[in-house]
Formats: sequence, C-alpha cells, structure tokens
Amino acid sequence: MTALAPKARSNNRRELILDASAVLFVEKGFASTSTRDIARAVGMLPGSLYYHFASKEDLLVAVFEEGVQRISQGVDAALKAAEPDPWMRLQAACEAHLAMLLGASSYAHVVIRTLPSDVPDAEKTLVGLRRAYEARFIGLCDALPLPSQVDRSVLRLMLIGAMNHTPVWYREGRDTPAGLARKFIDNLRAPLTCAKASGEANFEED
Amino acid sequence: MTALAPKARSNNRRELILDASAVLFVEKGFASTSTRDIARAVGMLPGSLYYHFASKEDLLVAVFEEGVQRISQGVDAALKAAEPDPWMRLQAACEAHLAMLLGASSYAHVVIRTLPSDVPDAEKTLVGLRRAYEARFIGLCDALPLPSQVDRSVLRLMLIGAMNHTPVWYREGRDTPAGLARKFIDNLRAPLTCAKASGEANFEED
Amino acid sequence: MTALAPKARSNNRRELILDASAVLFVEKGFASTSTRDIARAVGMLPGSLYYHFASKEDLLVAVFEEGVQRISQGVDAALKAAEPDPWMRLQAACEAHLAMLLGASSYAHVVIRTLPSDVPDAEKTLVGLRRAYEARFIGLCDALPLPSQVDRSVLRLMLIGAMNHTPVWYREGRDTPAGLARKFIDNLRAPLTCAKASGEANFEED
Amino acid sequence: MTALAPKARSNNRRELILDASAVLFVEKGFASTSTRDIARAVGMLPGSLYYHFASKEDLLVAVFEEGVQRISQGVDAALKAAEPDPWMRLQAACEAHLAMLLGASSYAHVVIRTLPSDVPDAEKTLVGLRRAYEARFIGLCDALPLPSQVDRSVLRLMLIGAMNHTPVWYREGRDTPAGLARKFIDNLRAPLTCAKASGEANFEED
DNA sequence: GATGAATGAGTTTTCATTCAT
DNA sequence: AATGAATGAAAACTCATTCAT
Repeated sequence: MTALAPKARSNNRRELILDASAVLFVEKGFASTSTRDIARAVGMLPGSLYYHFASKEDLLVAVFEEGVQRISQGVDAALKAAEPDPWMRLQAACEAHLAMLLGASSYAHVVIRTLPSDVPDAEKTLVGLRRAYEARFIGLCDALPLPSQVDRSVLRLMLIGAMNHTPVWYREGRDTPAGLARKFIDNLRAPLTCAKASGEANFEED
Repeated sequence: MTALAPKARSNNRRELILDASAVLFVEKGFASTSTRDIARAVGMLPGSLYYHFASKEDLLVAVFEEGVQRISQGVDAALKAAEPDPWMRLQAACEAHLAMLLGASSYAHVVIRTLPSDVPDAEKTLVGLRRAYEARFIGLCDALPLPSQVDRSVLRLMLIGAMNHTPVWYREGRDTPAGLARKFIDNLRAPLTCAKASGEANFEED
Repeated sequence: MTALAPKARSNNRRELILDASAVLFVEKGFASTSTRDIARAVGMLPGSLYYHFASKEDLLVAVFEEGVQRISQGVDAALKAAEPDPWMRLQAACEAHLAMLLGASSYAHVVIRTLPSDVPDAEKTLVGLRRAYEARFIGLCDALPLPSQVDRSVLRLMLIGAMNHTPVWYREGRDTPAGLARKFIDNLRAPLTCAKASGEANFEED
Repeated sequence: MTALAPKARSNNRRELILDASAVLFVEKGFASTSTRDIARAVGMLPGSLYYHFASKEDLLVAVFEEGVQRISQGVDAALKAAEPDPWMRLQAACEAHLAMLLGASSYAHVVIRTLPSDVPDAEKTLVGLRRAYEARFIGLCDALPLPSQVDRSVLRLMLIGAMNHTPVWYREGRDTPAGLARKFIDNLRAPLTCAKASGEANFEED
C-alpha cells in the first residue's frame, strides 16, 4: 500500500496534465490551447510539462490514445453485455459511445473534436487510432438484417456523423445518451421489418 | 461600365483574399492559419490584408457569412424547384447542402468545419449565422409525415450531423452529393414511414 | 541622390544587424550570442530581426558570406597589385588576409572563428564558402619555387593555420599585418629556398 | 584492494562523465553541448551530473585541465627522450603535441578547440592553463640556432597556429603526427644554416 | 550515488497587428 | 491599395540547476 504511493503520485502528475489537457482541448481546440493554459490548469510552469511530455503534440496524442481506449472499452463492455439482436447490439454500442462522448470526462470528446488535419505531424497516428476504434461499427452494421440495396457503409457513417455531432447540441437533462441512442436506432431500424411487412414497396420510386 | 471597373477590381482583391482564406481555413483550421499564410496565398504582405479586413476574425466572419449565404441560396433554390412531397423536399435540401459542402468551393465547408467556440470573440455571430441557416431544416422536418412519437428535432440533428460528417469520408467518384442525399433520406424514410404504416408493430421489445 | 535614400536606409537596417552580429559572433561565438544580444545591439526587439532574416543561422550565413567576400576581395586586390615574384605574391596575399582578419571589421574574423561543425544545419554552406576562398592559396603555393620533396599542401595549411591563429595573440601596436606577413613568409622562404640551394647541408650548427 | 574498489568505481563514474564531455565538447563545442547530451551519453539523468560536478563550466574546466595535463605529459615525455639537437627537440615536441591532438582521446583537442572567451566565467583559468602548457615552446624556440633578426615569438606562434589547425584538415592514413611534425619543422628549420652558408643569395631563382 | 520532478530564466521563433509612406 | 519595417506579446521549447527522496 505504502509501496504503491510514490508510483501513484507520479502517475497522478502525468494524469493531472492529461486530464487538464483533455478539458482544454475540448474547450478551445488543440491549436488554441497553449502550454501556458495547460500549465496554469495544473499549477505548473509551462516548461515543467516537458518533463512529462516531449511536445504539445505528444500530449495530444496521449490524450487522444486515452480517449480512444476509454470509448473502446466502453463500447466493448456494452457489447459484451448486450442482447444478441443486431439492432440491439448496435443500439448498445451507440449508447456507450454517446455516454462516453457526452459524459463528464473529456477524453472521448477530444477524439471526436480534434481534426487530425489540424495536427499535420500526428495526423496519421490520430487517423489510425480513430479508424481502429470505428472499425467496431463495421461489424455491427454488417450484422444488421437489411434489404440488399441498403449501403451499409453509408448507414454506418450516417450514424457516426449523427452521434459525433451531438456534443454541439446535446443538453443534459433534456435527453440522455441512452435515450438518444434509442431514438437514433429507431429512426434507422425499421427497413427490414418494414420491408418484410409491406414488401419492397418502399423502395420503388419514379 | 468603366465607372464600375475600379469597384470591381477592388472587389476582386477582397474576394481573392476571401477565397484563399476559405481554402486555408478548411485545410488547416482557423487557428492554425496565419495571416502570413493567407497573404502568401494571394501574393500580398500580411500587413496589406488589413486594408481589406480589420482583423483575422473579421476575415473569418466574412468567409463564414459568404459560406452561409452560398449554402442558403443553394438550398433555397433547390427547394423552389423541388416537388411538393415533404420527403422529396428534404432530400432536395440535403442534396443541395451536400453539393455545397463537398463541391469545389470551400466557403460552405468553412461553415461546417469551424467550431464557433474556437473563436470566442465571434462565437455568437457564427452561432447565429449557422442557426439561421439550419432553421430551414426545422420546417422541412416538421412537414414530414411521421408517427407522433418520432422526435423531429433529433431526426433533424441526426441528418445534419450525418451530412456535416461527410467531408471526413467522402471521396469524389465513389459517390455523388445527390446519391448520398438519396441514401440518407432512404435510410430514414423507409423505417419511419413504415412505422406509420404498420403501427407500433416495430417497437415491440422485451 | 534623394532617390537612393530610402533604399540606402533600408540597406542600412540590414547592414546594421549584420555589423552587430559580426561583432557579437566574434566576441562570444555564434552559439553564445542570443538574438536578444543582437537585437539589443541594434536597438530592436528580437522578433524584429526576423523581418530581415529568416533565422539566426541565416544571419550567420549572411555574415559569413560577407566576411568571405570581403577577405576575398582584399586578397584579390592585393594580388592584382603585387609583384610577379611568387614569394612576394604569397606575402601580399598573407598581408591582405591578416589585414582583414585583424582589422576593425569583424566580418573576416567571423569566417575564421566560426567552426562550421558548431552549426550543423549550415555546415556544408560554410565549409563550401571557406574552401572557395582558401583555394586562392593553392595556386599561390603551387607557384612557389620549391624543392620537389616539399609537401605544398602542408606548407599551405601551415601558413593558413598560422595566420588564422593570429587573432588569439595579435596585439595592435606591437606588430602590423604587413610586418607579420613578412615574418611568416621569411620564416618559410629562407629554409625552403636554402634547402634547394644547399642540399641537406643545413643541419650543421656550431 | 577491496577498500580501493568503491573509490575506483567512483572515479570511473567521474571519468566516464569527463570522457563523454570531452568527446561532445569537441564534436559540438561547449556552448552547444547540453548537460542533457552529456547525461544521455553516460546513461544518467542531467541532475545526476551535479553530484560529480558543481556546474557545466566546472566540467569544462576539469576536462580542460585533464587535456592540458595529458598533452603536457606527452610533450614532456617526448622531450625527455629526445636528442639534444634543438630542432630535433622542437620536432619531438610537435610530434607529441600532434599525436595528442589528433589521437583517439578528445581531451587535448578540447584544449585547442575551446575558446576561453566563449566561457567568460572560466576564461582566466583556461587561458592560464593553456599559457602554462604552451610556455614549453618558448624555451624550445629560444634554443634554436637562428639568425638574430628572426622573431622567435612569431616563429613559435606560427608553429602553434599551424599545429592547432590540423584537426580541421588532418585525415588519418594520409599522414601521421610524426610525418606532419617532420614536415612542419623542415619547412622552418634552415634559416640560420642557410643564411650562414649561402649569405643572402637565397632569393635568386630561375 | 543517482533519480524524479520541477524551477525560472532563457532560447529561437511566430503572430496579429500597426503605421508612415 | 499596398509595402516596408517594425512592435509587443506570446508561442513552443530548452537549459542549467536544485533538491527531497
């Protein structure tokens, strides 16, 4: 117990910086957050940050990685606990995704808010991390019972776009991550059932 | 005619700056674009920009306004020409929106890419401009024939989120704005229409 | 006359910076001279230097180039005016070299004092400039009437080493560049000429 | 024996730091070598250096002292073994000097490469050390049989300048310290004998 | 003997902006 | 309408150094 303390304190410093950075990167964006801002937030001098991180970009990458890890864990845990129905699984993933994105912690939000092209030197790393996370949704969408003419990629990207836009308009109290996930999925779900019930009538136009 | 020439040339200079700024703001983000970058792009010195604009933020606001105006005009024109069916009208609006967003001009993209919170001094202006534009979609969604339990706000925000996410993944050639608009609307119309048609049958769970 | 004034003033600013930098680079060395030092010496703010030079290294290169040009011109002019005798020509070159090196202007001194390896990014440029200047001495040494066993490269490098060491110990008043050049050449000419004339008989003493 | 071990190990650490510093000071110069560079080279943290040395300048002084001691010992040993002839003694000293300067160890090179004026606080110490070493050459040059009009100081400073310039151009394989010393001395040796033997007839050629 | 963590002053450089011309 | 020259503040980062542990 006491043996763990020093290590823990050490980690605390690093985590403190990461925490503050995550909050600031969400609030003002990476480019508009200065090392001064971060240092002030953790009660250090700007130069002291460089004991823990080699550069401001490295800090972003660390925050981003943590964000990806957290949202990944959240979604994976939700999927492990989810019912087998493909729509329910997708909804569970969305709920977890939204919960991370709209929750108290800023890490996941950094992942969504930071445009890799704003950070040329770390662009590939960030894109890679994000792609690896979002890959989960490929499988989830592939599993959906959908008419063959539905473009599953577009469906997935619609959903991801819809979810990642929520931080712009979401107000706590008026909605919940779970409620939103339900509504999102409901708005997309019916095709199969519907197609079954009423034939392919829906897709005939002209 | 000749009397208009000087004014026209003047406007040309101004527009040149706006054009270059729009491109750069999209490429690297507002905060990471320097007045030097812009000046270089138009073959001026940084100080010379200040004959045309009072500040870098003013430049952003001007680009943003132009972007809002262009996308608004695009959508309004599309609506004027659209069939009366509410879904078709929404689809026409989406198509126009996507066409502006994914087209050659960067103005509309700036509107979507720039987070007002990145520019505290102009935040309210930008939010106002954007809200005024997006208001169009409130009416369009209100007009849809939907079961009463559908949350039209969420539907609209889903759609807007989905559309504004396209610049991240859209690749010319593989898709078209029109094609995407069609798929987006189809992915929403079928389930929601179906829900109406077949009652509450879809929503039985547990 | 008045038309030239603005250009002249403009050049004056740049030259002022170069002058001050040359002095400081000689006094404290490139690495130990800060942009603050330079700016203070010319009555500017550090950032203002960057209107004139892209980087501190660029400033060094500019000073170095000016130094090479000045010492080259000095030596070339001396050679044009020199007697035809090879030893006298070499002496004239040495005198000019020393005059530039030990004179009031610091430019030539920077060339000798700055070790290219101290400035990795500009190393090649500096080495190239210096080599081009020193090439003059290859021809001058090749023209000397010397016994065949004399290594003319070593002779030249001895002389250059001897000359470039003078700033360390030279005290105005006690000597003059011309006097030193005479002594340097005399110290070499006599033995080498003699060796030719009298074979290996030189080693008899008392 | 075991009692000496800790001291020995302690000295090893110190010497390790000195060794690494010598190498780095030669490679990049004192000003451009950071304590981080040194610490990294010996596998320590920067702060740990301060157990062994009070400051970076102290480290330089220690390296410099070691360099002066080594080159002094080298030259003194060579002189002890040298023939009595003054020119041969000078040549022996040069050979030893060059051997130290161009050899594997960087210590002597630091002495030659470091400009005391780059290190204001230690300037006097360094100048004193160097002067004490170079004093050897005063005696050696005073002993030379030379015509009275030869300025022995200039001769000595020429030689020292020539020798200390060798690290700039010396390439192992193409020459050896001994070979260079021989050439240097040969290029300077004859004056007296020659003057005696052939009078002022030396300057007639062709 | 050495580390982990930080300091405080400093570094070079960049930025938006100003203004006389 | 634009330039040349600068400003002043701030940027990211580095440095030698300190010190409790």
